[in-house]
Amino acid sequence: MGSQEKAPAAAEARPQPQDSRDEILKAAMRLFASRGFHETSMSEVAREAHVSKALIFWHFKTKEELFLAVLTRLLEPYFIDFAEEASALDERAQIIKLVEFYLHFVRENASSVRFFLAQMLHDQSLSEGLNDQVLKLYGGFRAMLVELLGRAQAKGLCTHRFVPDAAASFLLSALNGLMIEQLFVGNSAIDSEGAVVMVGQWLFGDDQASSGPRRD
Amino acid sequence: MGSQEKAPAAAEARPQPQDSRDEILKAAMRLFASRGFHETSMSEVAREAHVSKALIFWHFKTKEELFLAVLTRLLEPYFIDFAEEASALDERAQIIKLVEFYLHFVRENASSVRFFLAQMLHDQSLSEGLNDQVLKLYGGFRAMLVELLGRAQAKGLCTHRFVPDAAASFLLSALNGLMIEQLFVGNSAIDSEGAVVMVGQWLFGDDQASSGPRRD
DNA sequence: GTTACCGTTGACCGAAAGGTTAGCCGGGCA
DNA sequence: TGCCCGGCTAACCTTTCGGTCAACGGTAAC
Repeated sequence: MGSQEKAPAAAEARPQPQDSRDEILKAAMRLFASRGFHETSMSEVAREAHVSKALIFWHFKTKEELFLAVLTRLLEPYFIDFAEEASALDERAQIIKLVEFYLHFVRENASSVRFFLAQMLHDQSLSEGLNDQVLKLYGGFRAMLVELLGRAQAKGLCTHRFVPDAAASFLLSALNGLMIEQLFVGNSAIDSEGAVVMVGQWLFGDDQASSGPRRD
Repeated sequence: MGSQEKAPAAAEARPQPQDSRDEILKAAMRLFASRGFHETSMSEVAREAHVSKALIFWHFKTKEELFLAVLTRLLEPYFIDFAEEASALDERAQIIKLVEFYLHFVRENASSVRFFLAQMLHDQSLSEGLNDQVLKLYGGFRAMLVELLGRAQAKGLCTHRFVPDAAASFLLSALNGLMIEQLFVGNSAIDSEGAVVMVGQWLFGDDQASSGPRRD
């Protein structure tokens, strides 16, 4: 490379201790997420991070510890609060927005979603903490849905009489199904828009084959 | 139990060549399905099958070959033809039955479904053939659903106007979502029955919160 | 009895895994 | 100046991995 490391140390020349740790974490994120835990060796992580293998064991006691650190790091973008974004809308719009939000998020974070799903399905022994955290997120999302559905039904916005709890579960399941379809076959016959239409039909009795803010 | 193995060799005493091969396959099925490919060593398979490691390599050239054999073996129960079971019913009943069938099958074969899902999510390089086969099964199921929905709509059984293709995708996604919910948290707030009710509401406009097997 | 083959095995191999250790280097501080 | 200590590394250790190999016992054909 052109840039010489022996250039006079100005401000950013001296490597911070944090620096190498972060580099390792980032490399491990890439490798673990794309290949998985058991298929990724510490030597690979070291090579990818341009660091000696021993340094990894200096920062993290074991391979598991590194993996756990990667998990929590990858999970960070999942903690967003939705409430503030949609408090002004009515129940129906909020539900629709929640659905759109879910599908959008999954699409944006497809690779890490895939990783988490595979990890939780595969060896739950390694990722018990992950399981708990994901279930907590999931529960929060679900609770919002239950409350929204309850209010919407109380206001008479829904066409059918149902138990909000069951309806929320079913809706959530549908979303999860769309998610895994998205993970396997990119864009299938049904896209986010179509899904929203279907939900509208089911919950509110919309009968347009194409409803919503159509711009064309 | 009472039966002695040292009984005089009559007919089944001498071990067939097929015998050991099968024992290996069954052991490998258990181990691969519960621990995964990379986390299962050939020595473990050998121990579990009460056989020397070398014998495994005599039956199967490589570990991958054994794995592939396990995959196709595990996939066998998935090839069932549904058509004959439900040809006499009308579209609505057939759709409901299809849904029930899907959910029942997933419940019965939860462990292998979990395994296949994890495998396909994890390293698709190892299981390209699996991917193709599963997608083929999935496509067949989907085609049946599309046709049924089309006919049901043509007969005016459905409350909403929709594209059969999109509706089938959505329904299938909902089923898949129920499947993964089942895989993660056993029995959730929504069971197969509840799901069937929801599908009835959505497609046919049933308005009972708890509709049993209603025939009228 | 000899031969030939099939199923089977223990011993072995090089490679790679996770992890350890002794020690290098350079800046802060007495 | 000299010592210490945090960041960092090359080399090494042990274990286990997928895979090979020479050889053994038993049965069937000759």
